[in-house]
Amino acid sequence: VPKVSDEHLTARREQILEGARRAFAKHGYESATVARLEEEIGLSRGAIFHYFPDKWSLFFELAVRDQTRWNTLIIERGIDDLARTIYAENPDWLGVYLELARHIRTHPELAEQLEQRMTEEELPSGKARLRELQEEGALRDDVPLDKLAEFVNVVLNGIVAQYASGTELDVESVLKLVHEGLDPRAK
Amino acid sequence: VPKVSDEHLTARREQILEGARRAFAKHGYESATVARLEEEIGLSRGAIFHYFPDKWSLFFELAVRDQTRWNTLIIERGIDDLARTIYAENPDWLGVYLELARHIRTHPELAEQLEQRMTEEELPSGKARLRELQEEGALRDDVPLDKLAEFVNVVLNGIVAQYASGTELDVESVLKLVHEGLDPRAK
Amino acid sequence: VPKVSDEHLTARREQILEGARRAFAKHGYESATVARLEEEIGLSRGAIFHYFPDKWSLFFELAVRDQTRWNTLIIERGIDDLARTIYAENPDWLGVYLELARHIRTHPELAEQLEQRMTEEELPSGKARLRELQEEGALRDDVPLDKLAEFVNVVLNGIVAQYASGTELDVESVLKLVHEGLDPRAK
Amino acid sequence: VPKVSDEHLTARREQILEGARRAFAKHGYESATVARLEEEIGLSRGAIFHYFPDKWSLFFELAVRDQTRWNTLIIERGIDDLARTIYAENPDWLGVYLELARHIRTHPELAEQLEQRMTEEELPSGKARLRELQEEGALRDDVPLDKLAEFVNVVLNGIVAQYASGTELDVESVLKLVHEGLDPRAK
DNA sequence: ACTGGCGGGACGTCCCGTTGAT
DNA sequence: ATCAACGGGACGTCCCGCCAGT
Repeated sequence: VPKVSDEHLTARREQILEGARRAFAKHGYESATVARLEEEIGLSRGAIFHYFPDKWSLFFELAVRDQTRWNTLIIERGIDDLARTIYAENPDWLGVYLELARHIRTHPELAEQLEQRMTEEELPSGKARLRELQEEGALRDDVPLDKLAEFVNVVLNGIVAQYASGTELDVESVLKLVHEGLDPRAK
Repeated sequence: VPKVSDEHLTARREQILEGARRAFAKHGYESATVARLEEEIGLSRGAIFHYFPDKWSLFFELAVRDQTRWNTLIIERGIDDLARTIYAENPDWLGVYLELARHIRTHPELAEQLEQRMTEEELPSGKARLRELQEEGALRDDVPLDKLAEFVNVVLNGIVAQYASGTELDVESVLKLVHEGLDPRAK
Repeated sequence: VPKVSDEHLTARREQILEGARRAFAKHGYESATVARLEEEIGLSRGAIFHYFPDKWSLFFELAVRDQTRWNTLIIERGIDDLARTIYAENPDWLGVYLELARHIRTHPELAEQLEQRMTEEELPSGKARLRELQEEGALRDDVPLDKLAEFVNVVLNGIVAQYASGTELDVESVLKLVHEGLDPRAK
Repeated sequence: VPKVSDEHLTARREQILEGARRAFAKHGYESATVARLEEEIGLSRGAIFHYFPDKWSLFFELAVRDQTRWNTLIIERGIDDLARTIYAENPDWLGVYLELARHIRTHPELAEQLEQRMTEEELPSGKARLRELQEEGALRDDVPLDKLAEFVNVVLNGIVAQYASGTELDVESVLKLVHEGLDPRAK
């Protein structure tokens, strides 16, 4: 028997998640102590741990959200829009986000946890989107699709890493160079 | 008058540094506790902190070494060799290395510390190398050098990030696509 | 909205303070390790440092309390009562208390910290009391008040130091001599 | 078979002791780390611990020296000279010296260690000197000698404590008051 | 005689998450 | 639902003294 409305509950969850994102961005995962989370969120430990079992779950939820959002974006809007969206992100948060991979490697049990969450979201493959583009003639076909996808991933990761390291970036010119390497019509 | 030979001393430093690199790679910076450093290095706290003032100095030294090595490499051997070298690196370590940027952002005093250390090493700019390539005709000249450098950085960072995230990579095909975007003769 | 009563909170503070006083008296400041504080207080580190930011604050609070108590005492009841009160103190604690001066000298920032705290307590000067006594004719007026105050301070400090060093003392006879003087020819 | 002359040996001991005294005065006993002792003394740990078994022995030796020096002084030159000598001492060192009593109380085994050392020095009693003064008529005889001695000790300890606390002092006027007395009605 | 590499222990601090109270 | 008192563990740092080496 919930005492408050579902809207209130989800609103609280959002409040907590957004505060947590700010705190993580500002201090990094390990230095975002629960005290600092409290401060940024505006709720006490008790409330926070009432909605999330522990600190890691907060970070994990945020990471999963990014992942699904970006995944959706590349499928529905293409590489360029994703790149621009990433660049619109808080670079501090991107820096923290990069730690996800390390945490997963360090704690192998997280891998399956992530796997499970991502399949729950039922995300179609980004590669299918690439195949479409290739068939439309917007993508060169003298290179296997796998390699093209790999290249795209490298560039996107590069944008994340570069921007996260604090260096300003001219995304458009990077994207132009990517297209000229990929798109036969771009010459 | 040191009581042991200089060889011994530098050997110890290397032993500590290499052990620390393994420990950082295995656990990440924060989770590489001093106890784990001891274990991986094979020396006691006393010994370790006799050679380095604190844990951060260990990480910092390793990061500076990478930076100078990579810097030298791109100048003397070019982008491809650097990309291959990075890919030959321990991906776990690369993951930790990515945190450097975040630490610097979180602790601004580290920025100048790094700056100072890097200028001490007196490294010539990698951009000069790019200009040479452009003059040799190996690099397109219809795009400003700055943009080309930015693109190269993105790709290199991308390789770091991608590989650090645990995904295997066909570096050669990525490099091929990079060249086709950059090198007018490659078409 | 506190979850326990204010009485409980202040009681806890007192419990911690009194336990700390015992621990300091028993072992001295530096040797009163946090483990020993826990033992003497009967609460965990977590609890103790929930009420006080660090170990020094505990000592500092105790010292300030003594200082204000003694200051009040000399003003309201006079030198003799203060001397007797000091003598009723735990000599071990007095020993630790003497270290305060050294800590202040070693860490100059503590001086202003103490200054600030003492002015917050708004204590009237003990010297004013001496002036009253002088006007009442209970104090010789052929010697400047400053010198008399200095002498009184020396004697009081002497009682602290003497008693803290473990030597029993006949305070009354000391006080008598203070009042009368030593040298028969001075009469 | 000593390799160096006895002069050299005792000179080294003195060098170590004086450096240690400075270090203790500057930092206090616990904060005078061995590293700081090395710095102030100008010798390495090895040398220091070659002459003294541990850090405490250094402090203890210094304290014993003071004690015997002051003891001799009061017997041979009287209270006033002792008071002036104490006042000529480094107040920082006096502050550290005050810790002796606490250490002895905290570590009872030190009591007998000190006892033994002091009797080795074969010091005649200071009280005998007081008796002489009394017989000469320089000391009132309407108060038991014990009480007079106690008072003197309190004043001397007071000078130590007062000066050690960093407060400047007019020793002469204090001594004058000691000699004369406080209360005009007592004349 | 003197150096300093090194072991290993203990310290104060901080931090996460539980729990009982409101 | 929310709070904050509290436990208890682990962290990085520092420090003393031993002893192998010169």
